[in-house]
Amino acid sequence: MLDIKFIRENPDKVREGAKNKNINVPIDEILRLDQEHRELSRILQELYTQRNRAAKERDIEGGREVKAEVDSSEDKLGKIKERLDELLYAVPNLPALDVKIGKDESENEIIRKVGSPKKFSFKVRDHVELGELLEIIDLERAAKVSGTRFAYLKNEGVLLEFALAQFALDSLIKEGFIPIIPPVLIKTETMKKVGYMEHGGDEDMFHIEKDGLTLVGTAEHSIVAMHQDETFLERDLPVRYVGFSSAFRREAGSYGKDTRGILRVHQFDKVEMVSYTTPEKSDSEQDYLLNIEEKFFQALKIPYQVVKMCTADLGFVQAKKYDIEAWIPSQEKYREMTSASHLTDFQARRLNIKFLPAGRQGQKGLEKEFIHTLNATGFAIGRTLIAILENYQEKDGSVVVPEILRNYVNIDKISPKKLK
RNA sequence: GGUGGGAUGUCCGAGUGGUUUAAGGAGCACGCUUGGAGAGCGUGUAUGGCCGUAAGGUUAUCCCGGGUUCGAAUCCCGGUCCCACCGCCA
Repeated sequence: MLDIKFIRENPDKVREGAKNKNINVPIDEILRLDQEHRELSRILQELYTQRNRAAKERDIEGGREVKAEVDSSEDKLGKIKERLDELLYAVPNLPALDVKIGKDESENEIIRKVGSPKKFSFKVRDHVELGELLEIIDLERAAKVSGTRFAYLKNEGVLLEFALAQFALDSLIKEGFIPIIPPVLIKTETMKKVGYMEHGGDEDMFHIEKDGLTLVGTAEHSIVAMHQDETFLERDLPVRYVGFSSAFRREAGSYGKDTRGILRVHQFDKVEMVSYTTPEKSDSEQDYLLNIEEKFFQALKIPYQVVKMCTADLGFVQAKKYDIEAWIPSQEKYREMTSASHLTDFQARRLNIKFLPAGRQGQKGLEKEFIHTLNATGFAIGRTLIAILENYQEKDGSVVVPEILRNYVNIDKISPKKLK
């Protein structure tokens, strides 16, 4: 969430930033409630002073009188606070200054293209066809058992999946990332703090109401929340994690969109990067994370483009976001593979994650500051599989294994089983 | 799922209704002392809010949320987490 002081002093900036994200924010009500809240707090504090004095002097009569006032003021303040918090939690993070103001995703900026789409001398198959032919993706049986938007991965599909995970993990551990496998179920209350429940966000998640738990949509959710209510020392920053987990999404509101195959499914595995940094270093950290993502696609030798989101395509929590889109031959389009997001101190404020600036440790009057959090996709494995299958396909439907993964899967090529 | 025990400041730990706006100890910081270090002595040592230029004042917070009371770390109710044992279990 945003600092209430910032909102108080810059109501127009907040209104504008939210509007550019196509989110309506009742700024006037927030300011009014904030004002009321502060006045009433002051009065209540005064009453507390009286109460404490009466208690100390054993002035039972006087205390009784104050008590009545205290009770009614507390009730009133409680209601104001509740409403104010609700509204504050619904204020989105503001877009960074260098983010283009746009109406919708069509105004996203393509920053660069790397590699050029391969020309095929035959009619390409899409990943669904290839998956069936190679017997590595089974959608029909998944539909029978779990419903639409689920998949069984089999045979070499499984090997590729683990190869991608292992390749990403190896690379990132070398970079000093701490490997981690997080819980995929987190308290619904925690999910709210992470910032993904507002403005219909809860519709995108699977909730287990009986237990008050929610399935994570990405490892970011459980990894960022890990350091809730903690303070880092500046000298320990940046702290970087690489997580591996399944990710779950309801995909409500995407009916009829990408219904074919495993591009958009309810469950997929993902390698995810999370960084905690100081405010000074968060911008370069985002570039660093994006650079890693690019290196991965370069290593796979798959053509891609980097897209910078305009304000309208930024999520509730993001200040700035880049996507990598890989070339998908069957669609003759670039499709989203990864994203690298900068959340400033927005998440940290909700989760109360701070750092102690260098040189202030152990000093009187030290000031802790909110940390900056960033997250980026290592591999969204399902989608990366699509990109590999389609870009590496041959005329007979077999698929060449990208060189970089061969050490992990121990085969050079996946061939159609029926032709064997 | 059952039974019992527990959660207090940076840490250890005392504290079952009113000089506890939390004893004592350790650690840490600063000062004195010292040739230097240690020991010793002294001072300081949580976070958020509000008032104040500041010094400072005030308030809330003893796991969290309610309640009782003039007054709650302390009593009552609900919850969370930790520990032990029992049951079940990959």
